[in-house]
Amino acid sequence: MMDTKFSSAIHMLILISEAEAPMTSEEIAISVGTNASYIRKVTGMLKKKGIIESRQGIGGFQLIITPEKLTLYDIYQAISETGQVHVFGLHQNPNDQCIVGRYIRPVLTDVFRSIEEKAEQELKKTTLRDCMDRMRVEIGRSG
Amino acid sequence: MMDTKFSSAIHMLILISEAEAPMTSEEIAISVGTNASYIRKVTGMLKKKGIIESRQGIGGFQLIITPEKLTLYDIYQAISETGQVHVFGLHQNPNDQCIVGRYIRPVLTDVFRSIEEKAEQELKKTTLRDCMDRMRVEIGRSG
DNA sequence: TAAAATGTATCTGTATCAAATACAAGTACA
DNA sequence: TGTACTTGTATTTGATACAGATACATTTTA
Repeated sequence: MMDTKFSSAIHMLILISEAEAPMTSEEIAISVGTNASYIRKVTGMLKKKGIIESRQGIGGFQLIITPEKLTLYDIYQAISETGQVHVFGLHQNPNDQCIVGRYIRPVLTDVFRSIEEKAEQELKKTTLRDCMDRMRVEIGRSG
Repeated sequence: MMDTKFSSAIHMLILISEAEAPMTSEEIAISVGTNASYIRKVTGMLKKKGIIESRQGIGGFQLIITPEKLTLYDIYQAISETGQVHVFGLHQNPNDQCIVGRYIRPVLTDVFRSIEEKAEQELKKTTLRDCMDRMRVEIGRSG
């Protein structure tokens, strides 16, 4: 199963940002198409990174960072374990007795990282506002 | 479990490219640190894309494309299902009744795709020869 | 004919993810 | 005060993906 927390997080943040009245985790869950527990798991991560705030017993979540300053990289860091975009897995047991086996991991670590950094740079360039603007365009298209 | 076929494939191709005598899937497996069946599963994919060739009953695999012309993108396309770098999963059941739920998927599909394309561009720029060269540098450093 | 190799299919163990459930803790309001 | 509602958090379950393992047909060479 592919991790969809990032996608869900962006969805939630747009909701939180645009909703007129505060939305509960249950209401957010209905829009995202999942359950309230999952929503709270993700809001917990976003809260830990200082992206949103909330309080026990009180319904609703508030954005702390404005959509213009909140980048997709910030969001990605919040919901991922290492904070780094990690696309290409390394095989775990190359044989040290073989010259290729001995050096393949450091080589691929570097090669992969430099590629993944390009993706990170793009995430840093894209803000939540950009996503919201694109959505308006999409809505405009469809009527 | 993270997919490591890409990493393994590069390892195998360097071996195939640099070995003096033809290597069997069993010998390759020892260097990669896995089993011969897995190697043959990956070589099967590389063969389908015209990157290497082999024949039943005969030991060994040959590169068809020179390392200078073989890009990591070619290799990635061979071992991945869709041929596209796919990093960010989309959540599956956003609610159409909600305006955000209705438009989030096309928006994120576009946003994610443009980011993933940057990674693909980098893969296209990097050749197997580049990896082999980096390995030589690494070997030089260590003695 | 026998040995060795690739090609291919299948099953198993393990890890990861979301769904589901449950419950403690905090708040608002009658 | 107490009841209903909410967030926070932990745990279990089911589904899916991946590599490991095994088996065997097919092909080639000696």
